[in-house]
Amino acid sequence: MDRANFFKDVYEVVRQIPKGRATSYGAIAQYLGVKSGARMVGWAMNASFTENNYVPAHRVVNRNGLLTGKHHFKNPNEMANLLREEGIEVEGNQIKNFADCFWDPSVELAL
DNA sequence: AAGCTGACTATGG
DNA sequence: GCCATAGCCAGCT
Repeated sequence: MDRANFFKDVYEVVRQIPKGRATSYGAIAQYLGVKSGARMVGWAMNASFTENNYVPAHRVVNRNGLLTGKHHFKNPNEMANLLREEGIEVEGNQIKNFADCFWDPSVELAL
């Protein structure tokens, strides 16, 4: 596939994450069909900052529900803050009820 | 052009 | 249970 399309697809998926939910890089990568493209998803998020379209990257965390990407935000606290406002309980840099608010595109979007 | 890096994940010790 | 290693793909220097 076109890598540009891959990035675009990642953005679309992330934007479709419902409020109060969160997903993992691996889940998105798997949904896109990329076996181990989790890193690319994260990289796409980094590129999303350059995109004109806003992407709720704060809803994307690693497989452990850890807010690994918070450090890349303008304000690292903003990521946890946004998640907390959406009803997601955040313990330090990790989502407490991650399993409860986990949103799997492969299931929810059910392509 | 070639090599490094990176917001990951899984496996092994 | 925590630290180290490997596999992965695309962008950036």
